[in-house]
Amino acid sequence: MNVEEIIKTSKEIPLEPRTLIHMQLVHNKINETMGNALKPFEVSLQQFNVLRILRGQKGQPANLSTLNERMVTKMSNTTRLVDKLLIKGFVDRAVCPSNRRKVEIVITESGLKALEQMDASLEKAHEEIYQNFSKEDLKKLNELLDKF
Amino acid sequence: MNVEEIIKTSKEIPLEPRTLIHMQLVHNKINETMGNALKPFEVSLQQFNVLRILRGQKGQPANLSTLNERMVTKMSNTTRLVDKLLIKGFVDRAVCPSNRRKVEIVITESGLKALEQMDASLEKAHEEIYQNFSKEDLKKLNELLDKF
DNA sequence: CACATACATTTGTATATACAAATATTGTTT
DNA sequence: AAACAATATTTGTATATACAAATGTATGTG
Repeated sequence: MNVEEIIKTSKEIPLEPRTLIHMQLVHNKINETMGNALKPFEVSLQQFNVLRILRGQKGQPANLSTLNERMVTKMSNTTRLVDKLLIKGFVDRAVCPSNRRKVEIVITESGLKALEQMDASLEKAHEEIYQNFSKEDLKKLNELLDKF
Repeated sequence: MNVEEIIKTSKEIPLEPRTLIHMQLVHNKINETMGNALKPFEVSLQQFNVLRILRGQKGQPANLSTLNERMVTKMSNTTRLVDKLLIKGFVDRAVCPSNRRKVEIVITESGLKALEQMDASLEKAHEEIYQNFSKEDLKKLNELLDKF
């Protein structure tokens, strides 16, 4: 990826702003690749993330605040996000009997099956995204990202 | 930044998906910091980006497709983005006399002045964002990002 | 037990963005 | 010149997201 080429500029950009632009460009690219991988299933990255969290619960229901807490990108509106998964039949929602303020959200069988297919599709996306990376590169990148 | 802590998970995540999550988390953080730096001026990051491009034109007008080409995050709707800068008085817009399909957009004096202040604010944001980074770290990070 | 407070979610509303279709202008072909 | 295609922008519309207010439920205090 060549930053200057992508944003069609000839002049040299100082390292600090250049890194931010670079991060943004990479983010755009990753988002597009992942979005495309999920397109066949008609779920957004956020929805996919919620499904993954629910699978991690191993049958235990999660409520909205737990979901929000564990989401990679925190949302102000997890209710409507779950609504969409409900419509697709990927999750079930019920009022928590012990505390009726809460809702219990679980992933359905259909959701688990769809998620498996998504995983396969995402695996391919990974290959595409990381084609130029060695294991060492990835480790080093993670170390550097930790500094943020 | 500790990925596992932020998304409140105890289990180990494989390096490939972990890096993507890491990138997303860093992106969120950068966005928030930059957004806050720009908040006093009531411009979005995208709008700021357009102002910067226009300043780079050194008085020469830019049309919408040029702007879109040079934007870090390509938008489907640059018209409405420019609308908002117009309302704030940061840019002027006129029909191109030589080709009336095009519009000529230039940054105003007021826009340039505001942009200077934004630069100062962004400079502080950089300090905040990069506090744990050495020059070497930044160079290495840019090298790794190039692999995407 | 009435009251205030805290909690968890939902709803309303404004703004942002994506995508496609519409409009206007220019260039090209016959 | 009329017809058609290409270009540049604008508009309509659907969807996404952010933020604040509203709703319903639970808990603690006098």
